[in-house]
Amino acid sequence: MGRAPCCDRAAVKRGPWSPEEDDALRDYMQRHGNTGSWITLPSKAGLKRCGKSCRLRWLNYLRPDIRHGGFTEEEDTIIYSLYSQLGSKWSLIASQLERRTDNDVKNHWNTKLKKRLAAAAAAFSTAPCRRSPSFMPLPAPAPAHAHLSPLLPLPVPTVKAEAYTYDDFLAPTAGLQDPFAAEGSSSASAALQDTFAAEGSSSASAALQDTLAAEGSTSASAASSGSNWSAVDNAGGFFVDFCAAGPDLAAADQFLGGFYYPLDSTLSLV
DNA sequence: AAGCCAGTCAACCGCAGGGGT
DNA sequence: GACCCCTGCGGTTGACTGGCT
Repeated sequence: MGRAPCCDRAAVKRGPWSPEEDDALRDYMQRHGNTGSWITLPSKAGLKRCGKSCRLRWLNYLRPDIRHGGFTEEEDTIIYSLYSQLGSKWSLIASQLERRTDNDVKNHWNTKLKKRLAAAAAAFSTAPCRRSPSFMPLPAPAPAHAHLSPLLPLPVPTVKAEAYTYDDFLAPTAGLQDPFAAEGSSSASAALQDTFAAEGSSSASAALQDTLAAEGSTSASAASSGSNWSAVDNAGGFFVDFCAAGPDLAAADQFLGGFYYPLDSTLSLV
């Protein structure tokens, strides 16, 4: 036995809203607001609609303070970032975007961003990592280093206080060893060392420090020990194209695609 | 011109959870 | 604490549209 429907389906109209219905709902909301309940609103507004339908129509479409479509690159970046942390918490994600509805964000993700991410992931999994582009399309300027993008001053809230683990991120580790070997490096760590050495940095941590210094940042004591990412602290976050597992980058045989990680105090890859 | 197909997005459905009694 | 009502949320559906054959 399921839950009883919230309204008599035979007595209410369903499907697309007519301009007349929109006018009636808009007029009612502008004159009275929704001071009562959504359930009783339809009869008061003279609508043969379910209360839930009225609520949805108002919140997602008729409300004057919302925008439709035309998502900017910056909004896309924020959505990617928040989705990587929160999953499909669309209302939470939408709340971080000015004048966007959860339904709009969800549709945008399902119709555009998800496909773009899948395409990027496919390209990423087949190309040698040192040549792969950022895992996500970004409006960021060209990074000082090939593997470490500059800080992005995005208004991304921190939602997780404890240490991060590999499981918190998409970790396309499978099949990555072969590309390294194909390029003449014995492992991911070797490839890292090769690449950083070629760029004049002794290690990934040094490269990160170089990048942060170039950005004029003083907050990043990032991996200052030269051995671990867990010491990273800054405000805002940054891209990590290479992440080491374990106490030393030399032992890094794991790899993560470039994601924007908003950091509160620590990023600990365990 | 007609049919097919993929993409988009408004709308629906059912569940979870909060608040009141 | 138990129950009921209502709201909010996320997954899904289906109508519509434009491009392609």
